[in-house]
Amino acid sequence: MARPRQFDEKAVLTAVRDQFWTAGYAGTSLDDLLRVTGLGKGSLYAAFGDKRSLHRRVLGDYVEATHAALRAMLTASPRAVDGLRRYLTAPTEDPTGAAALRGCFLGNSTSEMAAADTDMLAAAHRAFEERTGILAEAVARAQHEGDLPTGTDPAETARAVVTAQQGVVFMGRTGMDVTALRAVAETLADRILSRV
Amino acid sequence: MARPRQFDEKAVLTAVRDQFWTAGYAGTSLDDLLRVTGLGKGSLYAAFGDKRSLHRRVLGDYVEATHAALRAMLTASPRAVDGLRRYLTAPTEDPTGAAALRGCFLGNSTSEMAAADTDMLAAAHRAFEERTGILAEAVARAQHEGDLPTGTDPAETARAVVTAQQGVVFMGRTGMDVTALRAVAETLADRILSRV
DNA sequence: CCAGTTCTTGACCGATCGGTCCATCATCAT
DNA sequence: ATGATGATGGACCGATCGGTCAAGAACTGG
Repeated sequence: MARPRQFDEKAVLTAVRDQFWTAGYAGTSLDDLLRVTGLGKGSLYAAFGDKRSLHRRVLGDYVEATHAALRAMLTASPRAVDGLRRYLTAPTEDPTGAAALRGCFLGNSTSEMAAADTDMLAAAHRAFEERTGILAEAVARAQHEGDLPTGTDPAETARAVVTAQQGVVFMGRTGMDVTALRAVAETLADRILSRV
Repeated sequence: MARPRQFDEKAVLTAVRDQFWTAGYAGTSLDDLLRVTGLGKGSLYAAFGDKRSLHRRVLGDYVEATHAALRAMLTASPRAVDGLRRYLTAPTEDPTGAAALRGCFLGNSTSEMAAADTDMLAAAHRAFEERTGILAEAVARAQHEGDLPTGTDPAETARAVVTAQQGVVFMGRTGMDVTALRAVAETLADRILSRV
């Protein structure tokens, strides 16, 4: 039919995501995107549209992937409460602190753009509601397994978990020492996921 | 001697801070700053230096002011534990949610700039260490007052409090419903500031 | 081989960016 | 009144911004 694409779409999207992730939306120029992808302007625009669309795309992929991973981790845990605890401490798993400094792509994008971009705000809202839903299922399971008190609404506990986790992620971005951060994450896990 | 300044420095700095606060650093142009301050380029540059210096200045003022306010609030509370709880729920005090959406100027700046700007990273690190120190004093007081268990390191509890509070602030930025957010903040306060 | 189609490259666009500079103006000490 | 001094406003700068477009390259179906 016609000339085939000379780039690997998945690799390009990963490179774009990483660029947005580390430098932010406003902080990455089109030239940055061309550099990290190796593409020309025309190719990038024909394939993905403008800068904003590209960001929307990679952020959507990111949310989808992380939620799938979260679901997998939660169901893989023999006890749901262990999965929830792991979710809270995950940001501190890289001992170098590099991952902690980088933060969460969704969180970074929300912080930067949600106040001025209603689409981004809506996307963030949706994503975190979904994440809360995923966690709430695990909380319900943990209740059934006798690891969490049954009196409270699972969604309420789930919201406390996401909130605490985003707090941990944020403190990582302030350059807080990783071992101290891990201790904080574990303290929060102990408090939020206690049997009483 | 010479022509005196025709602007109120404090008003100018407040306007600049609010602009950076709501639109972010990269998201505010010099023209934005001229617009909100009413100054000309020459005046702004002569008085405060370049854009980055101006940001550093207003952020420094902000940190100083908020830490003074925090100290005041903590010492004003008859029981230290009430002050700590208030700190956690403060981001949800505006029922319209506007304040929650706006977030924290220091937090926003950190999120946007710390990864790429080592000065910002160092400033954020310093600021949050100071904030932890302030809270740790209140935690120690609460321990003496019998409202918190004495076994744990005050600094450790203080770190958990800042982390949780920043989580609350962040969730506010995602557009989470304010009453739900308040409930989360209170849940976290209950868990972190419990007598056991 | 050719026609048709898509992809690629990079020149080019107007707008805006942060920042400099200077002519002019207002004030105060003399 | 006048000269020295600092504030002011805006013209101006080169660089870079995001985005468009056209000419040509690379491929496939005939």
